[in-house]
Order: sequence, then C-alpha cells, then structure tokens
Amino acid sequence: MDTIDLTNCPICHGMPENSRKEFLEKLDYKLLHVEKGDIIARQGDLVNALYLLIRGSVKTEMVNESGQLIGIEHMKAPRPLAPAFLFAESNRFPVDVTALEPSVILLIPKEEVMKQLATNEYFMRGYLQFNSNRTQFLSDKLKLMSIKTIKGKLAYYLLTKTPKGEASFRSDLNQTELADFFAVARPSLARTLAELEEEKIIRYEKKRFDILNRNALQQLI
Amino acid sequence: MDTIDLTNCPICHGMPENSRKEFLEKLDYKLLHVEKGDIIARQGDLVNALYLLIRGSVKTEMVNESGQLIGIEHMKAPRPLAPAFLFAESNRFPVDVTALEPSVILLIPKEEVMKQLATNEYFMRGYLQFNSNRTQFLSDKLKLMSIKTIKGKLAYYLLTKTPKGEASFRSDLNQTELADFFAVARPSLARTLAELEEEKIIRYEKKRFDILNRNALQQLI
DNA sequence: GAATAAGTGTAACAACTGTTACACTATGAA
DNA sequence: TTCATAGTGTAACAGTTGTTACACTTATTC
Repeated sequence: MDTIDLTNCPICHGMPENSRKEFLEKLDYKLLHVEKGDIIARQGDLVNALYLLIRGSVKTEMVNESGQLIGIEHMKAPRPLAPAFLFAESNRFPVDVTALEPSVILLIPKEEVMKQLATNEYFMRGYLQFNSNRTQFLSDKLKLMSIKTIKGKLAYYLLTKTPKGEASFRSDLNQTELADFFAVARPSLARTLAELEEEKIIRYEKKRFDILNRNALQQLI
Repeated sequence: MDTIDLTNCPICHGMPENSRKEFLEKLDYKLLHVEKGDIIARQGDLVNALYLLIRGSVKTEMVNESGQLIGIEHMKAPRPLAPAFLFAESNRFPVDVTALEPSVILLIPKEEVMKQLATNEYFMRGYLQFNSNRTQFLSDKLKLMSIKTIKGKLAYYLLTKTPKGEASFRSDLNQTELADFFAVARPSLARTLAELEEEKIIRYEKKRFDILNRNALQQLI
C-alpha cells in the first residue's frame, strides 16, 4: 500500500505540513482500493462516512428500478464525494458511484469526522470552509441560472465581476467557455454580444470587456 | 429586553429543551435590535459573526456604486443570514441587508461559533445539518434549473418524486405553485401537461399524477 | 345558496434561444 | 512559411417558452 498524500485535498488545504502528518497517524480511517468498473456506492446506501476520492476518477449515475439511466456526471480526484449527504437529514446516496479507473477512496466514519471537527481546528476550518465555498458556488450558479435572458446573464456577470468604479474587465474565459458557463449555445452568446455592442452598452474584444453604459446593463437584469 | 426563543431556530433544532437553555446562558452573543429601515449589514462588510434573524424580516439588495439596485430578496425570521459567508474564503456580505420591520438579530462571533462547534455536539450537528440541507436544496434546485425544457423538468420531478415501483404521485403543489417551482410561466406548464397527457405518458388531475409510460419520461431528460 | 376568489384549460402571437452551416481570423507547431 | 486547429462572426430557420386574454371550474366565505 502506498502513502497517502493529502496536499491537494480541499479539506486539508489549510493544514500545515506537520499537522497533516499527525492528523493522518491519529485518524481512524479505511482505504478503499477499487478497480475500473467497481461500484463504490449504490443509490440509496446510507452515507455514514466521509468519502474522499484521493486518486483516480469516478462517475455517478442515477438509475431507476428498470435500470435506465437518468443522468451521468464524472468526478476526478482529489475531492470529497457527496460531502453534503454525511450530515443532512436525507443521508443516502442519491446516485450510484462507479470507478472509471483504478482509484483510491479514503473513508472516514461519521463519528470520527465529528471527533476530528471537535478536536482539530485545522480540520474544522477546512471542512467548514470547503462546504461554505461550495454553498457560495451553488448560490452564485443558481442566481445566474435564474436569470432568463442571455443579456441578463451577461449583465449580471459583468456587474458582479467588475470591481467598483472600473469600466473594463478581463475575463478568464473565452467566448466558448463563457457560453458553457452560462449554459447557453455559443452562437447565441455571440449574437447577444454583438447586440450589446450595437447598442453601445459594452465593447468586447478577446476576453476583454469595456463597459460603456453601466445603467443600461442594470436595466437588463 | 425580552427572552430569546430558539425553538424554531433551524440550527438549534435538535437541541433538547434544557440544553438550549444552558447553551444560551453560556453563549457569548450580542442582540441587535433594529427598526424598520435600519441597515443591518452593508455589501462588502466583513462577515465575522453568525447572524441569526430571530424576529422580524429583512430584505437584501445588491447595489452598485451609482446606487442602483440589481436584485432584491425578502427573508423572514427565523433563519440565519448568509451562513455560508462566515467560513468561506470570500467572507464579505454580497448584499445590503435592511430591516423591513422591527427585528431582532442574534450575533455570535465567529470564534464563539467555533468554540461552540468544538464543545457542543448538538450545536455542531445542528450547524452541519443546516448547511448540508441547504447544499442539498441548492443542488437539487440547480439540477432542475439545468434541464432546459419544461417536459424535461417535469419528467425529472416525477421520476425523483415517485417512490420506486409506484405509478402515481400526489404533489403538494398546485399547478401555479409548480410553475413557480420550475420557474416557468403557468400557462406554459399547463400546455406541457396537456401535451404529456395527449401523448399518453401521464395522466394529471388535481395535484395527482399517474405515470403511464415511465420509459418515455426518461427519454425526456 | 350566492357571491367572490382562486385555480385551471386554451389559444394566438411575440420573443428568445438553439441548431446548423459556413466563412473568417488567430494561434501555435512543424 | 505552411498547415492544422481553435476560436469567432454571422445568418436562416426551427423550436420552445412567455405574454396576454378570456372562459370555465372549483373552493371559500358569508
């Protein structure tokens, strides 16, 4: 069995090198080694441990009683699997989890997680921070999705991304990625950008946005 | 000053009556009494305490430097305000928070929250459960919003709400509320329901759904 | 039971987005 | 430079949803 590296584990992120070592030594955990195609958890299984995927990748699928698929998602290490289901009222896996390649999962029993939370401040901070960040991410995403029109999404995006007083903004995403982020078709986004330029509300060129009429942007949300 | 009742506080939900009393006595907190129109927090303010709205109601608004509004939301007691911002990396209020009526907010400093988490198991469970439930709620909502068509939303809704093997489902929501839940216009939902009935995939009458062709539903997602 | 409100079925039309296709530009590798 | 690839601008058309309006049915209240 090989050594465990938690360097990139999102939860242990803030933990100093030496604490991390000590943490692992004292921790009550199990390692789950799986091969490609192995089932890690089944839809409906009780979640009674924290599942940390530390190597490999998995897919999740929702199936119904006739065995038909509803949705699929892929996940890569390192990341926790279903962290919100460990402490929630409905604490059962909502999906099947299957290994896509040889993978390693670190299993920490729920009681041990609670013990660590109570005794290890780094772990507590890391855990809380991870979950909080995730909530923020989901809230943001939801806010964006709840805006119906592409113009509205763009307006919201630009207004929240632009620091106060600044009139221009350089995006990390290219047009194609931005379309994915908004969950719209790429040509539709291009058309909308062209319209906003036509209306002299923004100028757009190569990931760079200039905001020409801030008030008009606000009217669009 | 009046007594504090945490009975309906979502975080203290699982705490037994006597523990709740003791909890409050030992707790380091401040009470914030505000009048209608008072500003409770400003966009950009550091979140360094847990804000529990225990009486009254507030609105949140996002404003920009020119003072124009972007979005508004109303919230009623009891509930925490921005609980995900206390431990997140970006720990500043994303919105202005203003009282809509005379209200009371219980403020627990971040360090005190951490202390309680480490020493009070009920509080820890309550806190984790609340945040986990919220994450689940947001994930569900997001999943639903990410399905583009109304038929798809309905199919997903029915398939997840229907217990295994059952062929009918009684909804808590009427058609109007369901349309809100899906974030679509009510007549659009009615049209979709009529289409699904026409295609003999479901039967619908007064909050009751009968699923006639489950496979067809799955194709719609 | 009558009156009022709430909820539902339906239709015509407008508005917006997705799809598909193609030309063009920028980028980077050989 | 040349070529391949990724990224972008644009257009026509189809498809879905929103809007508005109105008739009708079902609850609720007095």
